[in-house]
Amino acid sequence: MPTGRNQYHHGNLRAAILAEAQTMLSETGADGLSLREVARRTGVSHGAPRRHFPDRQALLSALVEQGYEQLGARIESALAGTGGDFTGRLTAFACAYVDFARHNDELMTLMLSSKTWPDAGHLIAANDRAFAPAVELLRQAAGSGDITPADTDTVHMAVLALLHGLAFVAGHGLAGTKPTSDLVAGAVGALVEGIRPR
Amino acid sequence: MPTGRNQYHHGNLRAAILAEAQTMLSETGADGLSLREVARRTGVSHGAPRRHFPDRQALLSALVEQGYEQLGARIESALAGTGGDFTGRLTAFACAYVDFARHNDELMTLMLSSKTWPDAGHLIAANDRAFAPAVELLRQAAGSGDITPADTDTVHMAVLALLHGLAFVAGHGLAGTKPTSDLVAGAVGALVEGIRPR
DNA sequence: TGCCAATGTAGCCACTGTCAACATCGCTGA
DNA sequence: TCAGCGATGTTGACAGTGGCTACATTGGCA
Repeated sequence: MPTGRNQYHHGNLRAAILAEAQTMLSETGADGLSLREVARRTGVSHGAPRRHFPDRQALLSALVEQGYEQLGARIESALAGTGGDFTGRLTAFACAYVDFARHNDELMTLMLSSKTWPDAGHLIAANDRAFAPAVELLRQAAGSGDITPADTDTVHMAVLALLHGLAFVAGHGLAGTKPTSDLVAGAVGALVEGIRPR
Repeated sequence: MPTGRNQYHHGNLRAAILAEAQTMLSETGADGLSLREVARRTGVSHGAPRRHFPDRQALLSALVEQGYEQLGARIESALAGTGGDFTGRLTAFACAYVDFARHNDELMTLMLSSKTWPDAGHLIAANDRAFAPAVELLRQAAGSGDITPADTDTVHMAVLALLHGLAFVAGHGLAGTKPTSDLVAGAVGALVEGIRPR
């Protein structure tokens, strides 16, 4: 167990690199994320990260996976703390998602762009895990008649597309200073009730 | 006017570089887009692009601006060729947008990520120009009672968020092989009519 | 026609990702 | 207890890249 500094073996270099990389990501974006700079900031030689991340892509993938875990935890706890009707639960989920995007815009951008990477399978699975509670929420709503069950796939697609769009808008500061809850409540309301006057 | 090859002055190097860069972008994505490789493919020395694009960022910005012009043209012609009711026009616009994203995924990704760039002002203006016809469509609909005028900003946000989300999903191949028109019609229908049974 | 600004070339530097050879450490089994 | 071995970190090298400066070539204009 390492207690002092300046020792040959770091102790938990993988975690340290990942943490430093996430900080750098939020500061400079993925483009400015250099393996050598991460190593320097971690106080380790430029070749050290290679033992834990064979190449730059592996580090980015690890960041994305970590991001999905963090997002999944937020979604789960948001839904766990909310009982009640479908709209309320959908709004709670949406708030968690949009809020995460708003506070982790560069990480979110990386997570989204990862869907076309070579090892995407692994990461898409992480995505699915994170969104599982939300998918379950929609499934239940379709079963209980809270949403029109006509074409469940279409409704799922519309809900997720709307939330992704909101998260994007919010993450890029295009929603002004409007609180997340207002932003989400308005958009979710529009989708649930429709934008055509009843 | 250049007629032969191997001449010192290219004639229209800026346009040639831009075209080659857009091709490379669609092949390898923005990360793999190297100034020197673009120069090689264009048959010119590695320093030549500098006269037209001071740095790599300038080339990417030019690509994004070109992209917004292409997208704007598609949207405009889609709306020009469609008369009739609001839902039909909204669907036509959405189809043009989603279809563009589907066929230019890497370019679209670049266009979206550009909103946080240093010279974003310029590019956001290009974005606004491209989407002006759609914004006008929504404004008219609010005026004529086709959509609930309660909170126009909220409705605009919801519509654009939904479409952006759809475009993203479609651009990343997450919508399977479903035709764009079906995808869009379903989602637009869900938003216009609401997902709660009436 | 001679000159000049625009355009393209060539070479340099710092930085990066990747690799291979080597150093150091901690753990394990005899 | 301790030799040795696998895991972990270091060092040096290489090619590719973006950006810069000095120089070459060209076409158009006074």
